[in-house]
This record gives sequence, C-alpha cells and structure tokens, in this order.
Amino acid sequence: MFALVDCNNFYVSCERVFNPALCNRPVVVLSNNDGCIISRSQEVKALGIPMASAVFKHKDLLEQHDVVLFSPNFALYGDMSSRVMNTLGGLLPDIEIYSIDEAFAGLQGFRRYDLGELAGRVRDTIKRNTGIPVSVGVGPTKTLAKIANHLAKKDARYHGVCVLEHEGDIRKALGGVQVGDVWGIGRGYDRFLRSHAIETALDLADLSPEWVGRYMHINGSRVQQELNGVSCLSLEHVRPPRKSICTSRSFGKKVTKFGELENAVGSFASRCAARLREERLLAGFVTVFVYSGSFDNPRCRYKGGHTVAIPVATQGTLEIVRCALDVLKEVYRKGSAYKKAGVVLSGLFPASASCVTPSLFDENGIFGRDSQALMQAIDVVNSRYGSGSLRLAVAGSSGWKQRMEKLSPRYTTCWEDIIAVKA
DNA sequence: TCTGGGGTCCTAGGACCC
DNA sequence: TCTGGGGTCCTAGGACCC
Repeated sequence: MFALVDCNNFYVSCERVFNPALCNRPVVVLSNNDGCIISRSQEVKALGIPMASAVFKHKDLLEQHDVVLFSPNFALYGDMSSRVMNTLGGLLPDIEIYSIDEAFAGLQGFRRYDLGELAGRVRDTIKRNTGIPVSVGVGPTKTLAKIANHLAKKDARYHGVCVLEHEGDIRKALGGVQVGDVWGIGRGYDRFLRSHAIETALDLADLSPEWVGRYMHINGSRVQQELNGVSCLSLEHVRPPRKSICTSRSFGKKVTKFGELENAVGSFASRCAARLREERLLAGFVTVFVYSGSFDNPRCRYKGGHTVAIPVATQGTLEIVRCALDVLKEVYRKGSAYKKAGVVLSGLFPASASCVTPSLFDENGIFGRDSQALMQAIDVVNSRYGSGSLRLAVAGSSGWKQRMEKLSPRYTTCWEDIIAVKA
C-alpha cells in the first residue's frame, strides 16, 4: 500500500501559520509578477475562482470579498516544506518527496497497522509540529493513493484521511471521480476521453487495454493499470539526476532596449550558474529564449530561442554569462517588445565525475577562464548578504524588474524577519 | 494596464550511417 | 518488370506534473 500526504492550499497555509488572523479570511497567493492566482484558500475556491487564472479577471470579486493577496514567498514555502517532510520522514521512513507540498510513502512495514488510524496520526502530528494542515490518501497503487487523497480533500466527512483498500470501495470511489481529475490525465486526454463518452475514472479503468494502448500510449496504459490496482509506478527514493536548470521571468513592463534585455539574461544566467555550483554540476549547453507579449496582437508576436555548446563544460558564472549574451545577440530582434526571457542550462553531469573532456589547449578545468576562488567568494558573499549582493555589472535589475508588491516577511530564513513575541 | 515558473517523458519524422 | 534491411541520433511538438 502507498500513502500520499499532500498539504492543503500549501502556500496559503504557510502564510497563515505566521499570521493566524488570516485563518478565517479568504486568501490567495499570486504568481511572480503578481499576475496569476497560484494558491487559494477554501473560501476563495468556494467563490468559484479557478486555479492559475489571471488576477485582473477577478478584480471585482476579490475586492468585494475583501480577499487578502500575497506575492509568492518561496523562501518561506521551501523552508516550511522541509519542516513538513522532516516530520513525515520521522513517522513513515519510506518516503519519496514528490513536490514542494506532497510526498508518497511506502506502507510495506505497516501491514499489521490500522491504516486509517496511522494516516490520522500522520495528519495530526504534521499539523502540531509545523502548523500546516495535510490530507492523507491511502491505496494499493500511487494513482489510487492520489484518488484517495483527492476524496479526503474534497469531502469533509473524511476528516482529511481516506483509505481505499478493498475492491468494492475502490470501484465505488472511481465511479465518483471525474476522469480529468485522475493523476496523469491532463487537459488533452480529458477532452479526448469525454469525446468518447468516458466520463469517470471507473469508465477509464473498464476500457479495453488495447484501445487505451493505441490512443493513449504507454503512459495512458500505466494510468489504467494503476486504477485497476496493478502497481506500475514504484517509490523513487533517490531523485534521478537533473537534466536541466532553467531561470526565466516575465517582466514587470515590456522591454524593448537591448541593454535591458542583456541585464535580464545576464542575471538569469548568473542565477543558473549559482544553482549549478550548489548542486555540484557542470553544464555543456546554454539556451536563451525571448518572448514578446503573447496576449497582444498575434501578428506582432515573436518567439526566439537558440542553444550553443560551451567549449568545455563549466560551472563558472563568467563563462556561462558570456555564452548566454552571445546567444542573446542572435535571437534579439530589434523592434519587438519583450515580455519574457529565460536561460536554460543542459548537458549536465556531476562535477566530481572523471568524465570531463578537458580542452586540448587550455588547462583551466571546470571553471573555464573563471577562477574557482572568485566563484567561491561570490557564493559566500551572496549566501551571507542575500543573493544578488555581489553580481556582474551586466546582471543588473533595471527596466525588467518584476512586480512583487505584497511580499510577506521571510519569517523562518532571515534574521531581520523573525517574529517578536511579546508576553 | 494586468495573464507564472519550473520540470519530465514520449512520439513521429527526418537525416544520416553501413 | 525489378529498387534492402538494419540501425542511431536529433528535433519539434505534444502530453503530463506541481
């Protein structure tokens, strides 16, 4: 059996932990640039405001109900996530951290336990230790554990815990779940299945496997088997090695000047290089992409991107920024108004590996022409004084800066922001 | 006025090899 | 009249996840 532990309204719940006055008020957390709604409290869901929709579309409704808005505070959410995962790991040792707010757990060691009681204990302990409310779903496959979790969240009668163990219960539950709510069925397959009158998870489970294989390929077949209790997806204890690192942002206003775009791409490339060193990796390729506004006149839309190989795989900021700016010159088109840009590093492998192919002509190793001491100094200064404290002149923040108007304090990761409690 | 940011995997088709 | 059989690699696009 598998359990899926998923935090309720995670980003909103993090804000509420340090500001309990928000607990019975409608709250949302916005995306970068304060553009979209990416986390909603129960009260906001009840207003019918959908996930990931644009704020300006709901302006009146948000004002009318006095909804509290937050800019995203990922420093806080990341730290709260590790608190939740640490507590969970202490209760259920066999876990896979699946995303910032959810984890699977293998329950092989708990065969003789009452799984409902165990799940309830997990829920109560995480709430007590971290302040974050979670829901727990239990089932014989990961996909069924997801379904159980979905039910535990949706139906208050479950009190946040749902165990699907026996076939009759499972089929009954599947009959009440929309096919588009099944893990692995996204917008595309939802539309396709509904056009064939397949409405519920049970309808999908009962289809002929040949038909599913033909039209939904290998992943669709796995989803179907998992719904029927055949486990195809095992617990992944170690994260598979990362294949790419991406930093991209939408701009606070449209950017037309090459110099401003250069500042943005320079800082994205610097951020990517810093993450590369954090994870002790080397990169072999740099991609730069730029978009002009996609919601305006579609005729003026421009999307440019290009990838180059770095001569010798590196983790040095100077080398990577230099490559990225060269690529930017190729993809920049004068006259376009840019709304978004990004840098992607790929061809990654561990810096410790002996598989680096060095340059025939240059003995500088994995930092390219950059000095290792310089990179270390930059990383140390930025970790002590905040990222961006020490940066390249080209990695400026003029012009393209994002809106972040409703940011909460970094309660758990910054000394100045720690809450003072008065008796 | 205003529309997120980060990932992974699979498939089809084309180019190329012998 | 008749035109092989076996591969690999790369890319674009589409699907999905949070």
